[in-house]
Amino acid sequence: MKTLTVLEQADCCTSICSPITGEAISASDASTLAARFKAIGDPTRLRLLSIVAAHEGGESCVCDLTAPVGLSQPTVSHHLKILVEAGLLTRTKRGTWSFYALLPGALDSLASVLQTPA
Amino acid sequence: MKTLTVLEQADCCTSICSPITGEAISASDASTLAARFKAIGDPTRLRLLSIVAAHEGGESCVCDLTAPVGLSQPTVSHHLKILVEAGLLTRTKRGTWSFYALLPGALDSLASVLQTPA
DNA sequence: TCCTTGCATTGACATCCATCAATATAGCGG
DNA sequence: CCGCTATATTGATGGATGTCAATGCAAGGA
Repeated sequence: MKTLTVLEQADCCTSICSPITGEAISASDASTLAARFKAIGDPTRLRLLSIVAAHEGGESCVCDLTAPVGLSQPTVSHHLKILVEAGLLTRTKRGTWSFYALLPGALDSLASVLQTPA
Repeated sequence: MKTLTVLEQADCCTSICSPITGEAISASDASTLAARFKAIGDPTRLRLLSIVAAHEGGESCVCDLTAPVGLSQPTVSHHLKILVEAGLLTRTKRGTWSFYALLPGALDSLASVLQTPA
């Protein structure tokens, strides 16, 4: 039996979309959702996400991100990896550079979970 | 100089509302937001939030919450305290019971931060 | 006044996490 | 082939976190 990763769940559109306030969610849904909220539950990762999204062309390489957040390159790479594994960022290698960009719809999917039905 | 708590920021409507994808957010805004996402970045707390919201009357006491999440009463009280301090739940004491309810608008405020402008 | 009930707090413990220095890897230019 | 650059990985470490047992505390009933 194959175990789906968070990323695969994200782009096969089987992610949870209905608001958590409508009906009590299951334990497994809670784990899936909590993992994503945990990824953005860190100031550095939230800033990285914001900087990448606001950057020209919607993508940034690691060397553009270390200075704004004021952390070492390994630490920034570590946070970016977490965001990719959470299904929020994509990584594209071009030459020696790694470009990170928002995974379209990922944040909106999380937003819809938090919105109250009415 | 008075330091605002997360709860006060929440109901005085000075909380961050503009999407993080529009412009790169500041370090302090990132800390404020990350603290709230961190609060819902735990499966148990996400379930508690959902159960409280879905419960009849929109509120629940601790004794109604321990069984559904399958954890000890001190642990549940601990998580509820974190959710209150994050400005997501309110606590009302009536007799020996403590009733927890969603703080209106709190989750929607977080949702608006994640939504892409267009 | 005593006992019971519901909840909060404390203390302890195992685990997880953010961070950095050091090192490894991979691509490119000379 | 040799360095240089950009990034990823490893190992270590201090601090944060989730959990429970034990205890404290307040309200209500006998």
